[in-house]
Amino acid sequence: MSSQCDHAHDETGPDAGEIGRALASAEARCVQQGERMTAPRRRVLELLLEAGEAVKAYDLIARYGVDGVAAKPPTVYRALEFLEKTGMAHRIASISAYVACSVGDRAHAAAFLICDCCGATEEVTPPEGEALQQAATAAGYALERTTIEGHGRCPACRVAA
Amino acid sequence: MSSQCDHAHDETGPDAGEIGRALASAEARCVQQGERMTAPRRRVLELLLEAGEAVKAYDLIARYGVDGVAAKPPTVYRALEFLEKTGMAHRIASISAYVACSVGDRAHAAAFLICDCCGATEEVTPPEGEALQQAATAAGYALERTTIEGHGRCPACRVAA
DNA sequence: GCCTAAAGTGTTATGAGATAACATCACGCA
DNA sequence: TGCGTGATGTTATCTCATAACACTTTAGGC
Repeated sequence: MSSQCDHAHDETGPDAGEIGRALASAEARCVQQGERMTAPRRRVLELLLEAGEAVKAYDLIARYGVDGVAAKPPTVYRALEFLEKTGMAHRIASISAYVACSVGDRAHAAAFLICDCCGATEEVTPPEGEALQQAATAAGYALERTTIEGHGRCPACRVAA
Repeated sequence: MSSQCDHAHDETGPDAGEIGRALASAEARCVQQGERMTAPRRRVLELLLEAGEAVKAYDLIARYGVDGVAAKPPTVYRALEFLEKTGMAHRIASISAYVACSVGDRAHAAAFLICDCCGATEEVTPPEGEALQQAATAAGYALERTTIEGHGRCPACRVAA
């Protein structure tokens, strides 16, 4: 994610070991659920984990090939759809971007805090969801999925700005 | 909004009188705030009010001309930006659509319930927002704007389905 | 009234995000 | 080993949104 402001940002993502473990555990959960962790799915998840923040679909497409060759859009979009369905990644609608799930669980509702300055994203389990659920019930709606996203500045960028 | 299901939906929007009153009051508030309610802005707001539900930007573009002549995209997007800034309309990120504000106030946070079946949208003033605000504070984030959207089925479609 | 700066609009072009459609391939299972 | 299902590769296209620049309108100082 490119930054919207002028101060410097740390760019330290997770290290290779962490990514490897996350991939392995994702694969294990996949098998448990009777799903297949195929090459494109693994590769897209790997790219999301490497980034450690929200990534645009077309950035994933560009980075997909190890030799700098881009993927075709459907390859990545299909992988993202799978990862989302199985709860390994989430789409952040307000910025049309995707992020690896940080809670390591199967399909679940999520909420996000997004820093408009450095692009950091923080997944928070939605306390929010309950309030929205109540509003839905009051209005007679049967809720199926939610989009809960807060934009602002992360602690680091509040100080730096 | 086209429907995702097979049962019939009521299509009764607000009547002309209501729309006229809403437009007049929007214009009055506009003047109060030192803003200008120009022709394209009024037209786009009118289209949103007529629809009575979330509308895609390109539907607004297509319907813009009274004689069936489409507008140019920037015309409508600029009007939408203005309407959003002044709190007269909202963008619904999860479906890339726009809706007239139903609370008639100036710029404010909003939350939505969206029926995936008939496209109905209900703006709920977010008691919602507070929970997210708390999560943000706990994480050290300074929150500036929120996106809170719940998808499911409205009362009518729950019965009809 | 007249000039000027700022805000708004019209227009062309293009960038960015996402999916439809269809042929081919790989895997699990009988 | 043959079949059906699910996944992938590929081409094309559709939808959503904005950059850039010339022109016009408007409010306010004089």
